[in-house]
Amino acid sequence: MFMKATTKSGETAGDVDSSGSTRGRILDAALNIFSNKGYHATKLDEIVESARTSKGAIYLYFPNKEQLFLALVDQFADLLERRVNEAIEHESSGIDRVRAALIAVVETFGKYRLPAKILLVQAVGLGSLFEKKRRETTDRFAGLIKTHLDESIRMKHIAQIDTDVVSHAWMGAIYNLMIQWVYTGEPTSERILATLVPLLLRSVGYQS
Amino acid sequence: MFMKATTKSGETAGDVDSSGSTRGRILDAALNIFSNKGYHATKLDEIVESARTSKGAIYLYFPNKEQLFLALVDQFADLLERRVNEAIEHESSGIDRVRAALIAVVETFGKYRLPAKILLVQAVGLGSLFEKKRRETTDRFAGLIKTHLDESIRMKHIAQIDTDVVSHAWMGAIYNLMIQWVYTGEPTSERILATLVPLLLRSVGYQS
DNA sequence: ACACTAATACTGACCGGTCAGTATTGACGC
DNA sequence: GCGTCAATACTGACCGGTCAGTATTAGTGT
Repeated sequence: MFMKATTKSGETAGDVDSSGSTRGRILDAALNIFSNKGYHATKLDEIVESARTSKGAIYLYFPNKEQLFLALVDQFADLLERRVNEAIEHESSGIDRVRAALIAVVETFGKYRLPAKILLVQAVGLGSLFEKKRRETTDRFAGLIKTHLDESIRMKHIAQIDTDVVSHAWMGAIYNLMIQWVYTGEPTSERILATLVPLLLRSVGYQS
Repeated sequence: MFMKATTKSGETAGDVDSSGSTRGRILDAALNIFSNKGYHATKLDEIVESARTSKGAIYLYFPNKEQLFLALVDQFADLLERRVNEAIEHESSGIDRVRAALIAVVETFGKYRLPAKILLVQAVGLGSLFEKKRRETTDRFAGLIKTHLDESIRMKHIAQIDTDVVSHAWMGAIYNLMIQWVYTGEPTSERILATLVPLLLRSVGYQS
């Protein structure tokens, strides 16, 4: 999962695997177990076992369980944002950017099932500290969508509309389908893309 | 919160308050605290204190903490389903039923903030047992929407479309806006209704 | 290339607080 | 004087976090 790491520093780099290093093995194991069992049901000893390391080593690299978990959330949120921005750069006009962003999000979720599950499912319903982080992340993307929707309106690609509501509605639609897919493998990523993107664009009155 | 209870039996009745009875006070306190702090952060002793009762009393009415929590989830899911069905009964044709269902869902969430938060937020990311229940509930409503969408297609109110994807996308859109609203109070219920309902209908190619 | 030292990486037994769940006792009606 | 409901006191498993110690690697002088 993820690609090859080059930097050492990157707490929140996004693309770490480094299964070689202890730190990498810990993150890897944590990703697997947290994403399956959730935060509370995951015992540090399980991560220790799966990462073939020791409890002490975990506390060498992370201040506590909470921060280990949040490192995974940040890592993926950063990756996701990077992908979306890359996709957007290649498009110039308003509505094309919106479409490119949508596709990038769906594809990135699709490519990284486990971190997606952590962000979308396991980070929900934990305490207020986690909730803050989750909302931060969600708002980051909702804001991103809103920006490009607003631009599309200015460019008269689509009609005037309450973009606060629309952006959160879109986020929810995407999230929920990805959650569904993370659990059941259905509908497939392609089927989602084929239906969802036109659906969302149509919802703001844009016809392909 | 909720209305007056009449039946005694109803584990999953939906509309219990019964602040008078011990059992009612327990449910009431549990609703408040679970919805604010989440499942794990809520201590039974807090519920005891808030309900002005005793630990023994809780275990008299509920087998364990888990079931107490699930009782709240079921209670609200049942209420929600009842509201939607009532709303649908009064409409005859396909797309009108879809619209009525949407409105009913948003209004019910809007009316019952705390149970909504339990269902939408606090029941997520807990163990597999909770997850099963949550998916059950979600699928129940997605299925309901799908049914009426399919009917609308048969009646040629809207064009052919992948209703599996659409129904889950709609669920997600509604959920996410309600979550947003539950936390921040914004956007208001009316603003959501005014934008969301046309948005969703437009997404399947239906023009008011 | 080898000995010695120092820093760094890692280990895992253990501690201590927490909290779901239970046992016991009490109150009140009938 | 028994059944039902409730209050209080208590138990003990569980698990996040600690830390004294060990292994490993890097650095330096000869």
